[in-house]
Amino acid sequence: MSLRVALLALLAARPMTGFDAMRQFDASVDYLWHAPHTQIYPELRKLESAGLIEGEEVPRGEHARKRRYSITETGREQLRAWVEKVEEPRRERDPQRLKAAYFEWASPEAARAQLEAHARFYEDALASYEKQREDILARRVPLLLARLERTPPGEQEAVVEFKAFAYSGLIARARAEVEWAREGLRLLDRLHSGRSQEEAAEQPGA
Amino acid sequence: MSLRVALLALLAARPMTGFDAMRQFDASVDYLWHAPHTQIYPELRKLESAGLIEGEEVPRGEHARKRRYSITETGREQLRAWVEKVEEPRRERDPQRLKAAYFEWASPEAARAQLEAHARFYEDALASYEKQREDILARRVPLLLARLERTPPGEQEAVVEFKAFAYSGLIARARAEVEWAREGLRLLDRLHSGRSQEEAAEQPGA
DNA sequence: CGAGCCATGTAAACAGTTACATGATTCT
DNA sequence: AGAATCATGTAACTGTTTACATGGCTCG
Repeated sequence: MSLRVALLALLAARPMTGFDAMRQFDASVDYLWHAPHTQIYPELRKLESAGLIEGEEVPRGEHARKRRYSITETGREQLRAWVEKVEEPRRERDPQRLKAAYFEWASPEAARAQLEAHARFYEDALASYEKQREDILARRVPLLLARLERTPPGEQEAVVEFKAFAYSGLIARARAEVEWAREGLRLLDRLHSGRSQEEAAEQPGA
Repeated sequence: MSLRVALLALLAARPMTGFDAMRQFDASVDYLWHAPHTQIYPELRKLESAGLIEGEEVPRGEHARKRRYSITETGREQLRAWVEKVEEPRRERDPQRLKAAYFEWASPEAARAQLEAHARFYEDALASYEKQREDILARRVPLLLARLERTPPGEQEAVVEFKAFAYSGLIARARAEVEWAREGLRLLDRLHSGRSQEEAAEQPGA
């Protein structure tokens, strides 16, 4: 369901091909949603046959074509309807926390490596999010500019602020993740040094 | 893949039926993973035919039976292998942030209601997580006690600490979510009062 | 002319949700 | 006797991942 609206939202900013949408999802830019091309192309065809978007063949070089899609008025209505509808957040599955809860089955090295990977991943993500948020606020993001061109001046600030707000959420989350991983590394140090002390106590003088 | 290990991890604490596993997932207790019974029962049968768990028919009243599963040594090895293997965190899909990024398509009331639902949800979750974490540290959780009975004394502290650590992560996340929703509500106030001021400026004296 | 990018596809498998269904047991 | 709980299932559908595949365009 959300892939549908993620695509509609992209196309509300500007017309684009499936490939463009894929890059928006893939590239450093769009952390709100992502999908592989094998999911995007069929979904765009479905959206077109449902009348939410319109496709147009565009020539590319001599022999090739590509299909550029634009959102229709029906599509915009659907997008509005989706945003307007309040959805209860749902319990999520959390593989990271699940694994951490069972670290006693792992070697200390594996647990450490896992937490280091966790910290690294979210440190990188954090840097991207912060950069993206600044670029949004400075109106330096091409897709955002395209969107603003289709927005009455009085509403432009809100458009920018909402996007920045979404990234604030990602940033807060990433910070919490990094903190959590570091807390875990300290815990491993503590448990490990505790073990060493016990072993030392059993063999005093060794 | 993770449902598999979530079930193995539960059965490593104590033997149980599919129904018991369902309650662990459903009840206020287990926020690390969840699944409906329609997913649990077939998965248990698969795990059994793969030799990772063993089922045993247990009578229930006069005419009924239930099937209680226990983890096998092979199952424990698989569990160890899963925990031991370092997995890169993956980009997640984030429907809440996605919607927030497009709040300009919503009425202020809908945006507000969405954020209030968000705050409420994570406030409740936060309270559950904090309670659960305390119960874990106080060794007041039945499933944890069952697990500790099967654990050598020297490793019991680590078992408890890792579980509490997992809940720390959930707590940090929930706090960040509540903060984010409140930041959003302040933003709506700000944008809305800004709009009202503009309107007032256009019709001075009205 | 070859490498890297642009552009789009099929198909199988896996994971998760939702609707429908059944029947015994226990408690009031 | 009826309600709540225990216990387990099938089936259709939706969403996501992964593997396999093809071919033109652009630049050096």
